[in-house]
Amino acid sequence: MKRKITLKQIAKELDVSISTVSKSLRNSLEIGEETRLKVQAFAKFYNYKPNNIALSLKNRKTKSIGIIIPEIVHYFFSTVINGIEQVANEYGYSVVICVSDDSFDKEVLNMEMLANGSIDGFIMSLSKETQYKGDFHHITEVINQGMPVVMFDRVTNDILCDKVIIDDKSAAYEAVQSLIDSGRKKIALVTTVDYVSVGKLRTDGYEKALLDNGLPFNEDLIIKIEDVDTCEITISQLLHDRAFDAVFAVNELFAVTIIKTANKMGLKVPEDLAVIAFTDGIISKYSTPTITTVSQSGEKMGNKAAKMLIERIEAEEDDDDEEHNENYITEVIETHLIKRESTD
Amino acid sequence: MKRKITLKQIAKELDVSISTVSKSLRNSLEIGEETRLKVQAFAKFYNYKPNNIALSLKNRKTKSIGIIIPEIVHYFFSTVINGIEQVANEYGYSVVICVSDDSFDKEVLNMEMLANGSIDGFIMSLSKETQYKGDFHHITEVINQGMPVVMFDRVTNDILCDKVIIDDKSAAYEAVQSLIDSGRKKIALVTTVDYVSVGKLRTDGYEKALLDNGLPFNEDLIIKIEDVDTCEITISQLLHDRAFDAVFAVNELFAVTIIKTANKMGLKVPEDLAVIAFTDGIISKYSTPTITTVSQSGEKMGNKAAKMLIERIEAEEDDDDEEHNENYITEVIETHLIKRESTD
DNA sequence: CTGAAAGCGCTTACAG
DNA sequence: CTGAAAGCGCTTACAG
Repeated sequence: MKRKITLKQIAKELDVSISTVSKSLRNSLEIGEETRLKVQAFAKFYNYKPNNIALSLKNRKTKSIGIIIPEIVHYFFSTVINGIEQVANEYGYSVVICVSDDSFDKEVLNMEMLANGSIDGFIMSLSKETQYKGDFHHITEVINQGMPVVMFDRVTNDILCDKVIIDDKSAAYEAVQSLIDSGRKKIALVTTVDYVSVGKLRTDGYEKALLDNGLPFNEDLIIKIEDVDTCEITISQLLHDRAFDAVFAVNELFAVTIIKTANKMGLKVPEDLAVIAFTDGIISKYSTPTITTVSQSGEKMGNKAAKMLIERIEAEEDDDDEEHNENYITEVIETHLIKRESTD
Repeated sequence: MKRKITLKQIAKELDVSISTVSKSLRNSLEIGEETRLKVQAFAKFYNYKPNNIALSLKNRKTKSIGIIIPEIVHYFFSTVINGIEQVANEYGYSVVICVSDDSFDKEVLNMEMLANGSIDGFIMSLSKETQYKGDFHHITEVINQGMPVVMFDRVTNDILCDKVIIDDKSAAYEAVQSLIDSGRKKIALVTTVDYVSVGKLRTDGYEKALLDNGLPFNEDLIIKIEDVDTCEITISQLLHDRAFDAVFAVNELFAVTIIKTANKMGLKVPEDLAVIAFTDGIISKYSTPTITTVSQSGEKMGNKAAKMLIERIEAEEDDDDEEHNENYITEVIETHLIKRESTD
């Protein structure tokens, strides 16, 4: 077992200075051709590769980006990571991932850990708890230190930075409108608790669509779910009362649970109950019936976020300590409705 | 925007030496109490945190571990990452993730990128192409440099290192046995191409179960799928001929596709066709009918792999340049059958 | 009790 | 054309 070779060792072997070796390997014309080629051959033979850590320290940049997400075992988020990886790789960056587990403390801890020089910038989506508390000091701090941050999906207006989102409100509007267009009158909304930013926005879109179409907005038809496992009872009760003939679910897990519950009760989807879910994931595609969804391309969001972040990082190299230019932008990714079997 | 404060700046402000600051912050008793407290207070006030990169360079260890996996948008793999994250965090390590996209070249590139000092060790699962080519030089190289590697799931006997696997063969055996026990006689195997190590092992288990039970082993009942999207035809043909009454599918995607195809043809699952899938994922749980699966706890695999790796890393600190102790171990994670609606 | 020096592995402005 | 020196931010053995 031989450790990786260093400049120092090469220099010693070849009886030249470290500077000469370094310059030769970077193909500096300062060095005579003979020496240059000799050094290069030697380095190649011993498979020399510069030490990233040393480079990072010297250059004060690490060529890696930190991702903080609530959960990794979640189709949407892993899709986003994929999108980030793609462009990161393209630009020669690697990707450090930390999971907040929807916990505020973990989010803070992870950010602090990475902010101490390990990465050049963050891409993040807020944990539920962080959104609930409304405490974003850890993010402000990082930004104040001059480290660029791009937020996606679960973002907040309280932080000024680049963002990548979808238009949750209008996407929800569109979904509900399509239910109305197909003749549904009593449309339920199955959603999460309010403090999750995207949940709130989707609720707004739902409400607006109803009102714009002259349909009553009935609080009783809004089901806020904290825990997926216990929602079956609520749902079956409402279904039993024939309280609604269509459902707009704010994620596909809710949607599939509703469909299964309905089936158990002998209701047919979409005949008796039409279902649309937010976020086109793996479940919707393989459920029976397959589920009509609002696509939300995590990959595209990831691509975009990574591009924005890397541009920021590399722009800062120039105007270094100058005034931070704060023309932050919020990129809105297109969504569209993917019609499947759960609607007619 | 003020950059993070450094020891140097603190030293200057307080008019002491850098050494004194460093020692004070590490609470060295070498330093007089008065100075120590003064420095600590100052550092706390300015929220000093040591620069990780500098520490890494100094200590020649980064406290981060590299993960190389074929795909991230894949329930099983994200589950493993989750498991790794958990124990990594516990031990103060962070996690750098690279996706090989099942490409040999990307796998090599990613490993080289991380091996140049960025991480202390690897946890990896081989890409399909790597398994196909049987070229593992990049892994040998990394190991020869003294960097510990733990492989999981898609492993190879050609590399000596720690491994975490499940007993694919006996798990497959058990699954097929349970189909036989419930009276099935013509059991098809739907699997991937042979060079994927786990696919091969599962096939072996399938064959053994048949033979042990005196059932004919019929090549025609083995369907090797390269591309999920085009397998429907093959499957429907075989179903049409009533060639089999049960299926053991080597992953849940195959299983759900088979069920959907059967349903379309008017066949009932499990009455006309019993289905068991390998790998308990999200689809099996939400498919209709729900699918009986062989559980394969990715989280546990991740936990174990991370523990093994970190132990290796921290053990090496002691016997540093000494002889590499090569008592590598292969950990076998328990699996069990989760009975659901697709079998009777 | 405090600090100067060497060093982790590299780069680059500056001398010679 | 080559090399010594300074520096990135830290730690620690060694002097004083």
